Amino acid sequence: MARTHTWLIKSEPKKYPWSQLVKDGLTRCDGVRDFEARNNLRAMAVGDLGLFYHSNEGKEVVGVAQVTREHYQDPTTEEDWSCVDVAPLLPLVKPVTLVDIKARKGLAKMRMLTHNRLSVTPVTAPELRVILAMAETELPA
DNA sequence: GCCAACGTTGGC
DNA sequence: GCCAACGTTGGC
Repeated sequence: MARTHTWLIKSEPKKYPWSQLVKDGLTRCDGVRDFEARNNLRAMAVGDLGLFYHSNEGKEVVGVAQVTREHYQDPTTEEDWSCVDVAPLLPLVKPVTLVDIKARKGLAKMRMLTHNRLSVTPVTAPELRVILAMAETELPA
């Protein structure tokens, strides 16, 4: 069976918190204006996971979302940018803070740390396992 | 093609 | 509120 990929998606809770995503049931990740982030969006497949991270305030991964629609033209611009749709999958039992992530050896190479201004970054399978363990959360089978 | 100025992101 | 990192822009 095809293995899904995992990504980390930043959102400022002031603008769009996890709770709003849960309420909405679905949201469009638009407004990305960075080439590397755009490439990441374009690499996403339906069913891929997205760690939902609260930037600026909270600074923690709070939930796991799932890609429900592959990349398409970002409707907020005429230029060549992409967006995807994601739906909430499940909240983390224990949110994983940036401090926790930095303190964990196995996560030192996470793209979100090495390029901390990127709003969409890849997460490797081992990194996902570590984070889920820290979050005391298991993905549904 | 270089580089200074400037804007944005995001941690602190 | 400040500042570091870094991408973009524009003058030359």
